Amino acid sequence: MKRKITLKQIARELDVSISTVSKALRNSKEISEDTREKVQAFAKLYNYRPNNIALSLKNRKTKTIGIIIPEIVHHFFSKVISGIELVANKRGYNVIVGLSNESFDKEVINMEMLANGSIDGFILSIAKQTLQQQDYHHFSETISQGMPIVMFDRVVNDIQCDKVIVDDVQGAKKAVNKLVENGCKTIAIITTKDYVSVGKLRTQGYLEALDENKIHPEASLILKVDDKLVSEDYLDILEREIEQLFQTNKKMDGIFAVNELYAITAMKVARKQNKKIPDDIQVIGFTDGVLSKHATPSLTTVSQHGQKIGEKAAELLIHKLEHEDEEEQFQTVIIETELVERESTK
Amino acid sequence: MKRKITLKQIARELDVSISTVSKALRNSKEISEDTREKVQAFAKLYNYRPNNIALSLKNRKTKTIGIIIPEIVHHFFSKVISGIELVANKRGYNVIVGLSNESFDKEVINMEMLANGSIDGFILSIAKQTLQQQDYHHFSETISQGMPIVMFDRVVNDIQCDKVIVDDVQGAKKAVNKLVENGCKTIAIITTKDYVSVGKLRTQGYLEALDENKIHPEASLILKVDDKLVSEDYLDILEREIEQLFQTNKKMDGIFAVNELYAITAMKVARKQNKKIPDDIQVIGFTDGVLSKHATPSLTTVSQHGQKIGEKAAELLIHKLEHEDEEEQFQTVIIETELVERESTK
DNA sequence: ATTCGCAGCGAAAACGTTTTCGTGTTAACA
DNA sequence: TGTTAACACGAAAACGTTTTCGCTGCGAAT
Repeated sequence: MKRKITLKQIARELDVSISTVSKALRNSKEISEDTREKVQAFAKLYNYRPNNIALSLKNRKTKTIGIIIPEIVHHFFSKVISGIELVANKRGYNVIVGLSNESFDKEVINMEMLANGSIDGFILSIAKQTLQQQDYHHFSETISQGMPIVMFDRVVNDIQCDKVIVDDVQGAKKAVNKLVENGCKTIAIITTKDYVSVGKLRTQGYLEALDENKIHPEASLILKVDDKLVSEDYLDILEREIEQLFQTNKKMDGIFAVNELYAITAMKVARKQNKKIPDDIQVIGFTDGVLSKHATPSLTTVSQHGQKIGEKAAELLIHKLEHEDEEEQFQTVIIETELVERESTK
Repeated sequence: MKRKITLKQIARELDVSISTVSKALRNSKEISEDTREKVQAFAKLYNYRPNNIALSLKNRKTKTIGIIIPEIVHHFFSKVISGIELVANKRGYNVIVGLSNESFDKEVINMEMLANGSIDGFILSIAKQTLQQQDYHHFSETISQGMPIVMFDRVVNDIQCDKVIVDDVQGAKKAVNKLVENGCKTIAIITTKDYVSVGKLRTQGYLEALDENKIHPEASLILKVDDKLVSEDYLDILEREIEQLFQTNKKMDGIFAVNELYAITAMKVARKQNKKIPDDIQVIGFTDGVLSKHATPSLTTVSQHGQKIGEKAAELLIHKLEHEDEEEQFQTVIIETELVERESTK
């Protein structure tokens, strides 16, 4: 079990100084060709690689990006990571992941763990609990210490930083418009309580689309699910609420759900009630995950392009890291949504 | 944009030496109560946190675990990460993720990037391409340099290290036995080509279970899908091969699929052929993902407990890291599978 | 013979810690 | 008064790099 070899050891073996070895390996013209070859051969033989930690300390750069997300077992977030990792690696960066589990405390702790030198900057999506408490001091402190942050998806206006978001309003409008085009007259929305910004925005898009199509919105067609309950019987409760929705709205012929799970569950309920999809009722979801693609019938969704979001976020962060001299100015990039049509719509 | 404060700056401000500051913050008895309080107050005021990189360099430990997996957009792998992260964080470790994308080269590069000081040890699952080429030099080199590795799920016998696996053979037997119990007479398997170890093992379990139940295996009932094709029309091809399976085996009344996707697709094909699930034909999958839970009918599967695998792997690695003195000996932990019964079986 | 320039190399500082080993001051003791 | 012990603190090394600067020796130019 030989430890990794260092410059010092090479220097000792070859009876030259550490500086000479370092320069020889970097092909400095200061070193004679003789010595250079000798050193390089020796280094190659012992498979020398510069120690990253020492480099990080010296350069005060770690070439590592910290990601904080609410959970990783989630198609959208893992897509985003995948995108971040892609461009990060291409530009010589590593990626270190922290999970907040939607908890404020874990978000803070995780950020503190990473902020002390381990990384050069953050890419993050805010935990639900943080959004509720509206306590963002950990973000502003991090930024004021000179560590850039890029937020994606779940962002907040109070913090000055780069952001990558999806046009939720527009995406929702695309979905509802599609339903209208396809002849739906009574369109429901299954959404979340308002403190989740994306739920709120998608609801807004739904209302705007109805308005533009001169359809009068009805309270009974708007189902706001409390997504705080993550218990075992969450699914049951969800299903029952949706059944209720069907009961009170017999003429309902279109459903827009703000996520995959709600949409899938709606289809399940529809089937139970012997409604044919898409003939009797059409369904559109949001977020293009595995469920949408493999459900039967497969689900028409508004795709958010998670991978692209990750790529863009990484680009923004790396740009900021490598152009610190430029004057601070923050941008908010909007990734276009796309309506992916499948079998759940006509 | 004030940079993070260091010991040196505190020392200068308070007109004491760096060592004094360091000791004062660690509550050394060497330092007078007066000075201690003064230093601690100042440090608190400026929110001092020791620089992780400097600590890593000094201690030659990073308190960071490197994970290399084939892909992250995959329920099983993200579950595993989630498990690793859970116990790692609890024990003060961070987690840094590299993706191999099933490619040998990316696996090697990623490991090299991390092995030069960035991490203390690896937890990994081997890329398909690596398994095919059977080139494992990067693993043995890493290990011989004193960096411990824990492999999970896709492991290989040639390498001496801790391993966490699922009892694939046993899991497959559970599934097939269940089908037999439920009255199935003609049971097919949809599996992968043999170089994927898990596919091979699950096939073996299938055969063993048949044998134990005195059922004669038939070649036409064994469908080996080539999972190298990851193209757009992958799903189409898969579907057609499964249709073929149905055609040639009219009496087939049970299907065991080695993953979720194959199982879901089998159910889709069954529905097309107007076979009722589970009345005409029963289906069991492997890996407990989102698809299984939310499919209609929901899918009976052999759950692998990805989270537990991750937790166990992290425990093994951290133990090895913190007990380097103990004599080397490697264990292979087997995580029990569990048959989760849902609607696709009687 | 003196100066100059240059090639080739080494010493040392710096990044931010922790820790070992002094060192000076004061109080207590014989 | 001289010795010792306790106390409070600082200097320096070490982790592994990179880089600046200085030094040495030698051939060429004056």
